[in-house]
Amino acid sequence: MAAEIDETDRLLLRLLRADGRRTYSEMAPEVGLSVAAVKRRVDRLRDIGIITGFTVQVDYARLGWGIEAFIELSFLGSTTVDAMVDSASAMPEVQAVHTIAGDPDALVLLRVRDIAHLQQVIDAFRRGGKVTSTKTLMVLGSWSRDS
Amino acid sequence: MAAEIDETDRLLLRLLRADGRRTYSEMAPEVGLSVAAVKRRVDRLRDIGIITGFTVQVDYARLGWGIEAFIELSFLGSTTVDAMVDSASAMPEVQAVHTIAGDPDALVLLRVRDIAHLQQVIDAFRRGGKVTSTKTLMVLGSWSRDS
DNA sequence: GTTGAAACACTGCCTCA
DNA sequence: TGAGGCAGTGTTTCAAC
Repeated sequence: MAAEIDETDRLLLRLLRADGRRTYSEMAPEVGLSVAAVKRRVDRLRDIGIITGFTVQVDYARLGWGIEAFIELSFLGSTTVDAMVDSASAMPEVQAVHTIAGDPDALVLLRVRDIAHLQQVIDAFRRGGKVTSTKTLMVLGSWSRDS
Repeated sequence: MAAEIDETDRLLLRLLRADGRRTYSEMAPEVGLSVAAVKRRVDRLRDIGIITGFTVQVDYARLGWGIEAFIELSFLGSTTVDAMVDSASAMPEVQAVHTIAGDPDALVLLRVRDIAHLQQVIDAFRRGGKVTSTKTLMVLGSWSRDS
């Protein structure tokens, strides 16, 4: 688990972050190594758990999920962290759940079709019984490193 | 721009979300098409802007960036949305900036090495002059759809 | 780092509705 | 006309050494 990472590894991660489908032969000249050496480094980054996977980036607004919102949730004092994540992640509109130290207890990222849909998801949380308060933060726009 | 998406496209997106490096030959039997047809569909999803890119998923904790935190920022009334994003995204610790309708004005995702580093980033925001208040939400754990 | 074999990506052409 | 299948070529991956 002693993750020993050098500058070449960091450069490879940066290249893959910008384009996860970049080929080894494309990256090799950029880092000054042979194709096989690049593959071995990327394989190693996967093996030691620094690279956890690859994924596609999707413009959900074009798929009809036009609204993004964060919801701050507070739970009953008896609720465990696992129970918070379980109840939130069960809804298909929930994209991510972050448990928080302090107040609120969790920050949930939602993607919904429209305002009525948003209302419906918030109601579902409140009806769950364990949530004691919600605060909705509607996202106007997002910037993300790389992407 | 009339993004007409059918069930096969949705399935391909789901497969690529779980593994963005999945090969066309691997996906072809799963959707019941030929390899070339799958490639043409994925190319089309990129062309019409539904697929915006591919990226690698990294475990930043193993890279020494052990702490994740959200910061809610309120800005002076005269600050434009672009100025908020510009000032936040200039810091390397900032991973994402979401501008918000209402209060606060922005929600910023940070990754820092330790608490001292977090303190330092928060101070940088406050010293910027345009931020009128901050609230820090320290992340204990995160769940993300797929990933 | 180099090499060779197998898998894969890509393109043009043909078919079908 | 638009989408899919097939087949040939070039590239990439992968596991030797």
